[in-house]
Order: sequence, then C-alpha cells, then structure tokens
Amino acid sequence: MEISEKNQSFVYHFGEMGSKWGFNRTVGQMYALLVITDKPITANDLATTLNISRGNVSMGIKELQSWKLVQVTHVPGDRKEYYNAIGSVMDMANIVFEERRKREVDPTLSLLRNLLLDTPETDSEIYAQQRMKDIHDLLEMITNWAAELQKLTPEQLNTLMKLGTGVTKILSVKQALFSKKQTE
Amino acid sequence: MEISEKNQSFVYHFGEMGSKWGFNRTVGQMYALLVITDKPITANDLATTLNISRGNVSMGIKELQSWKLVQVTHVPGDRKEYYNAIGSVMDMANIVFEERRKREVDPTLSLLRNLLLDTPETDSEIYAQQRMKDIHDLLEMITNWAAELQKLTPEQLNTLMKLGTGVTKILSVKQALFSKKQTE
DNA sequence: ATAAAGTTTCAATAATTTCTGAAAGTTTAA
DNA sequence: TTAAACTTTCAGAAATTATTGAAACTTTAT
Repeated sequence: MEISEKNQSFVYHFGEMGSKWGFNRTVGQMYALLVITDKPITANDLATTLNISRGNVSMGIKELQSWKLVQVTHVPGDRKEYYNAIGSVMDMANIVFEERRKREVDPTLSLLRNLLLDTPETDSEIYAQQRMKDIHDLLEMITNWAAELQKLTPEQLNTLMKLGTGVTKILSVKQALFSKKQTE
Repeated sequence: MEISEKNQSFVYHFGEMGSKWGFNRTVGQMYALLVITDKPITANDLATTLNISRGNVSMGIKELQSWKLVQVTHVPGDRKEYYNAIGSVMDMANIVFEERRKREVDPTLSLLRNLLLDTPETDSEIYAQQRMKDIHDLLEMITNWAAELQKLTPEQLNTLMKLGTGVTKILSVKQALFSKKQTE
C-alpha cells in the first residue's frame, strides 16, 4: 500500500506521540494510518506499509480493539480481515478520555477513598490526609464534570465551547437567575 | 525519616501511576512524599526514605523543578537544600495540565497546521486531510477551552463544576436571552 | 588556600517495554 | 479429511528507559 509523504509524516508523528497518549509507537502508527485512510486495511497491508512484523500488527489490533477504536470488516469473497477506525473524531476523543480515566484516575480515586476511611492520629497524619482529601475531591470533581460533558449533544457541546470567555457570562446569568429566584 | 503505612501506600501508588501521568516511578514517589509532608525534606532524606540513590533524587528534583512542582528552601544555619511541593492541589492540577498540553498536544497541533497548509490533490489526500482537519479543530477547541477554564477564579470554577447537567439549562437560558436581544 | 559538606553528572548496568518471527491455532472450501 | 489461507501467541532479541554510584563539581567556613 502506497503512502504519501504528508501522510507518512502524520503517521510517524502519531507514532511518537502515541506513547505519550497511552499506547506504543506501532499502535499509534497503525491507528493514524487507519484514521486517515478511507478504505479498510488488511493486517498484512498494515505490516508492509508500516514496516513492522505481522505479529506486532496482530497485537496492536487487539489493543486498539480493547480501546474500541478499531473495527473488523469483511469483504465478500475475501477471507482476510479488514480493519478501520470507528466513528467521528469526537467519538475517538470521548473514547480516549474515558479509557484514560479508567486507567489513570479511577485506581487513584479508589485508593484515596480507602485511605480516607481511617481517622488520622498524629499531626503529620492529619496533614497527609488533608492533602489526600484535596486530591480526592479534585479528581472526583473532574471525573463528574467530564461525565456531564459527555452527556451533552455535540451541538450543546459546541455552543458551550464556542462561548470562550463567555463562560464567565454564563456564570453571571446563573447568578442573576439565582438571585431572581431568591427575591420572587 | 519515618513514614506511616498509609503514607507508604499512597507514595507507592503515586509511583506506579506516575508513569501514566508523565514522569517515572521514583519521580512520582518523590513528589507524593513531598506533597503529603508538611515540612520541607532534604535530598538525602528522600533517598533514604524511598530507598533510591542520591543521584536519582538529584535528577528527579531537577525534573520536578522543570515542571515547576517543587521548590528549594533553606534552613538558617544549614547548608543542605530542602525541597517542598509548591501551591495548592488546584495549582498542581493546573501546572500538570499545562505541562502536558505543551508536551502532548502542542507538537501535534503545530504539525497539523503545517500539513493543512498544502492543498490536497487526489481523493485519498482529500480524505486524509479532512481527518487531519477534524483532529486539528478538536485539539484547538480543547486547548482554547482549557485556557478559558484556567482563567476562572477557583470560586467561578467551583460554581461551574457544581452546575453539572445544569449547564444545559443555563445554555438554554442563554439561548433565550440571546434571541430576546435579537428581537428587541 | 583548603577541607568539609554538600550537589550534579554521567558511564555502566539493570529493568522494562516493544518487536520479531516461527510455531500453533482457526476457519473455510473442496 | 485435508490443505490452503489466514490469524494469534509467545519466547527470545532488540530497543528504550530508569537507576546506581563513583567522580567531578560547587559552595561555604576557617
């Protein structure tokens, strides 16, 4: 499978960034290639195009499937499996956020919840527990809010994002509503 | 320096998670210990408490300083350097977000901006560029929005977060206000 | 000046993660 | 059934990343 120079650099960049985003170089490259290619691609094609072993592709696909980022399709009369990236870019972002939350935040939240059950004794224990509570509360707030955002329709989300500095205005609207209710 | 069992498990957990959050195990442990400890700690104390080499501590501190997460302080009459975690948990979160944006998002945005300058020729180039544009636009939106959020005061942020699904209601109010303005 | 008390650097080593490729496994068609 | 066409697995090799510890460096006090 031929690949243009521009696509090449996109794919390689995703390979490099991939590791920062939670998967390894070749998984990043595979995903990038699947995203920018219209048609589904066979495992062999991925291997030869990216110059990686067939076994590596197999494992990478498994990983991408566990992230629910890639799908298998079949071409009638062809026994090979074809792969393609699932959904819109927004869908991808949601999946990546959620997956990373599960891997990076949830375990910490659960540990912190446990540690916070005990009553601290000494001064230093009190201090430590307070810091843990701060972290716990912040992580919980972020988690909850992310869940809220994911519930919004793309249009609502778009409106919200486009508000920009308008966020402050929303808040004042909220204030206004609130104080109106108070007085009526 | 003695460390309680609970603190121990917090510190080790941060070590494990550290790598998911962008720094290595020992840097994660060092930071965790600094966060939950009231008093500043010497490099030697970090090394012995965490059972890691003095050299490793030196490099870790350097890393944490580059993240602007720790600070050196001095104790009068003592030549050793003491280290402590900077700021509130909210400050930390802001710093980590910003630092990760710089490392994980900015390079991609800049590459995508470049790739989008060229005009695509073939059908497959058009498709590929459209996907790149989708990703670019999303990353830019997220980046801008994150910057907006960082501008809010802790109180405003808190109000916004607590709104939860209420955001949708506020949005519709905003819509109403907006169309009212349109007609008046 | 110099030595004591500290910190940093970095080459060598250890630990971890990724990748390969051959062998084992699966599915389909005849 | 059997064999062809494909996929998966996994032990070992390669690549990468983290860690040590001894030597070099810096600062301060005398």
